Amino acid sequence: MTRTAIQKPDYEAELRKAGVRITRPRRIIVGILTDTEDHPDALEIFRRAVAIDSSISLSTVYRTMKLLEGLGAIHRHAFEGGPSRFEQAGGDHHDHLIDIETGDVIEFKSDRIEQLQNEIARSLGYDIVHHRLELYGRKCKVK
Amino acid sequence: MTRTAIQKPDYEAELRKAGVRITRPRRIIVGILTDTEDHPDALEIFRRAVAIDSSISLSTVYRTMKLLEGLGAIHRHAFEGGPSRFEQAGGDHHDHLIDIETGDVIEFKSDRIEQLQNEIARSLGYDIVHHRLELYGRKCKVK
DNA sequence: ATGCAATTGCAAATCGTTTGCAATAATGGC
DNA sequence: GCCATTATTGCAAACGATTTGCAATTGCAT
Repeated sequence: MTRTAIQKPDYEAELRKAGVRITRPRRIIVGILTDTEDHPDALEIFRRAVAIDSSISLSTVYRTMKLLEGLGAIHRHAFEGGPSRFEQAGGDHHDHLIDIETGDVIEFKSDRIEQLQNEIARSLGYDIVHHRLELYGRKCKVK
Repeated sequence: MTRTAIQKPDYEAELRKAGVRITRPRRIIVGILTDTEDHPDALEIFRRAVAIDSSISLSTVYRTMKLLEGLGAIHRHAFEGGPSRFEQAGGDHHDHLIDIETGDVIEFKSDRIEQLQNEIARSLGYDIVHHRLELYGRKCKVK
């Protein structure tokens, strides 16, 4: 278990702070995000939302994700192949290991790697704005 | 300069070995790849190809890239936002630093990071099949 | 040269995502 | 609480990157 999620973000407060309206679709969507442990894509969020209110549209899911992303309330990950998958922001920074068999995402963190990345960028004359480190692998037999 | 390109791959030989036909479009496309130092996308390769033979189609560029990728002759990179960009395989493994201002790609390599990645994956019970490490940054003023 | 299968160009289809628009609903002022 | 105004919605159509079906063309072994 590398779960980092501890404090559930108060999305409604963030929305209010951003000066946007708290609508029924938004309430439902952030409700789903709040108690999500995995990294669902827009379609999956849409499915869960429709189960609550069948009138919600996929467009609204996309729009809401973009809004929340803009507020920094969620992170978007474009793992290989598939559609974007989302994760609540707020936990501390981490990278991802993707199980290529199941699509499962495992979070991990390595200060050492971060540090090396910074050294490398600096030696090339760059400041890192952000980075992407994804390991794609499969469960190994031998423990 | 972190250019690793030394030995130009003989794409035609690779195609022949793969038992596929050496057609005029393919000859032109691999010709372009052969003397390419950057990481062009399909459209850019198409443009360069059309300059040589205006009858070449974008579909053929895509088909050829997929073919070469399947042969392991080129690598495909899906950097943030944009379309896939290609690079000849054959040089030794490296990761990428993308200049978010210009789109320029700088190659780098860190055995230390690779090693740490393996340790992390292993500790999580996984074997790494492949990975993706991309640094997105901008040139820094202070040297 | 000849024939057949591989390959092409084109247009239409696909996938994930975004957008224009008219209809609807959330909020601030009363 | 009611209204007006304005943001937000659902829908369908547009989107960009890439893939595909198909009939026409081409490479290549004979």
